[in-house]
Amino acid sequence: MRFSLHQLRVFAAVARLLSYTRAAEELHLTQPAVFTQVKQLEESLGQPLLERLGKQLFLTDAGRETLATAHETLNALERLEMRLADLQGLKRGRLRLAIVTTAESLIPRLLGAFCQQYPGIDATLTVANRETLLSRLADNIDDLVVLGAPPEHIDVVATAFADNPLVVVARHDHPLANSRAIALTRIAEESLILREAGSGTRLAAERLFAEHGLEPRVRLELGSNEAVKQAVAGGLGLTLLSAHTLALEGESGLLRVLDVEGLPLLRQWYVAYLRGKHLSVVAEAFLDFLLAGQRR
Amino acid sequence: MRFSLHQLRVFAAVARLLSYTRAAEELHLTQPAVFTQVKQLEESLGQPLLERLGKQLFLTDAGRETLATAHETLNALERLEMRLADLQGLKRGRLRLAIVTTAESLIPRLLGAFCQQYPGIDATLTVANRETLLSRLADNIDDLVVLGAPPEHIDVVATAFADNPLVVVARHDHPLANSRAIALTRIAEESLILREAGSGTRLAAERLFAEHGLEPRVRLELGSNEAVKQAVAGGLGLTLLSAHTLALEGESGLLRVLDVEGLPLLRQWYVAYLRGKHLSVVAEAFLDFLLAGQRR
DNA sequence: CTAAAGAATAGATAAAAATCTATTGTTTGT
DNA sequence: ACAAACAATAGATTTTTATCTATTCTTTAG
Repeated sequence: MRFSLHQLRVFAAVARLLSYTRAAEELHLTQPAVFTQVKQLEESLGQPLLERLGKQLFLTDAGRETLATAHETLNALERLEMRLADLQGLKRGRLRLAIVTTAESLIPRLLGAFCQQYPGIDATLTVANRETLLSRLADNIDDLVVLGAPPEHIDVVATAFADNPLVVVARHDHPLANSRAIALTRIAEESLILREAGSGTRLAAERLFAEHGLEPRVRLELGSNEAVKQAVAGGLGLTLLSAHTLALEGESGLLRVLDVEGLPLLRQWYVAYLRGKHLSVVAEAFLDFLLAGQRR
Repeated sequence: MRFSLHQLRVFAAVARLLSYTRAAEELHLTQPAVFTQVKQLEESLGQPLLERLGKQLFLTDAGRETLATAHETLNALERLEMRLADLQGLKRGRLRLAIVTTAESLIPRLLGAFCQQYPGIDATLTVANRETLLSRLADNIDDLVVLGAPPEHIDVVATAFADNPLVVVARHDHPLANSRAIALTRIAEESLILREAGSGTRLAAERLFAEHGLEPRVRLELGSNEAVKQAVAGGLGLTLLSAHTLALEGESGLLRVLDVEGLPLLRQWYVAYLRGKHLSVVAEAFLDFLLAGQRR
């Protein structure tokens, strides 16, 4: 396959106009230039593509086959260029997003709004715990990662983009439900229900207690936020979790946010990516979208 | 679209191996050579196709799109080369054949045998009268043309390849049906039914009579051989036609070949093409097939 | 922290490709 | 028979391209 795209293009023009001279005009070349290109293509392919009988040019069988393939090929490449342009212009593209479980109540709504704004863009959302996410981050599997605290052992660019208040939650009929300004010490005495080790919420909770020299009793360790809420609703104890997680429950539900001293703990949501990674236009746009939301 | 097929090929190798160095080995090039090719492709396309994070190479979205198109394109061109090779090897191809109406009873059988021998080859058979055929010949519409006498005003290569005996036919109960050695003069006195002017049979008949100084009465002038036979069968007169035309009727039918002095007139079938035309491999093969048949 | 491996860049050079002008062939219509 | 129109060839020239060697940069594994 010793021929060039240029030769295919020139040949296509000649085949369409059935004239070297007219093709030359169209391509802003001289007639010999066009002739040579076609000739070389013929030599590469090992057989004539055009034949002249008298003044008239005709395509040979091989010429017809070649013309068809030339069109196919040139069109495919043109379509590629359009797709790439679209990719850059946010008209098309894919966003691979990975988030910690806790962010499940915050991100999907934002992502929905984003996709509505850019209808050509498909999104893949992976939900996992912090540990899994960090290893995905290191493996460059996702465009962007959302978590409750910046990674520590990976070199990333992490930007806070939303508040992530951490609150203590109890069932509505819990003895502390109507107390005011509860001391953290008091909470540490209660049965606590928390996410598994390796989760961001667990990390944050442990850090909070440690800062006050406390070591709470973790009665239950559960693998999902929903499970934790169910356990609290079942009266098994208190929990510390992201206020966003309660969004759907509202005032009316079984659960109550306790008024604990020093809470809500003002944490932030972070969006992160590997330092040096070249963000796709789509990822860039979603990042901007998140940061713009911060100002709302 | 300023990039080359070579760049696509190199890029495909790099994308597959996810390594410039290994791609370079595979392509028997140096690593910088490979690197520059991909770099230039990226520049042509206006965005990076590969990104490096640490030691690992990754395809970008644009890279994935480009790789898909590169495969599509390179495969299409490879298939083209195979098709062209087949074309030359008689494994595939098209034969455009045009024949005079009179040859309708001879050629299709030959063409059938030919197509059976070369199963990949499709044939188009056009049946027309001599006049139409000559203009098609001049316009280079068909690969080969079969007629009862070589064209006179067109520069062609015409080769005889089969006998084409011309006979006088009457209905079985015609007064002359059982006569022997009938004089041509006698025939000229009968009502004659002939094909239209411009047809080969008509031309041959007129020439035959003219050679003997005769001017026969053409009572009926019909547009097809079938019509002529029907008219003869209807008892409307005699006709002069190619013996092949009677092949299907045989001895059992209504029609009889008269024993006329100097007949059957030994004419020939000719296959012709424009001088200088480059015959396709298929046409060449069919020509050989016809000429080989002559010796059987 | 160092060595190894691979990627990226620079600069030089050799090869090839594309194009041009000029000219010659060939066919057709007048 | 001639002119016009187009195709085909020749030869020269210019530009582009592909490639190489040498080197530097970057990351990772030990």
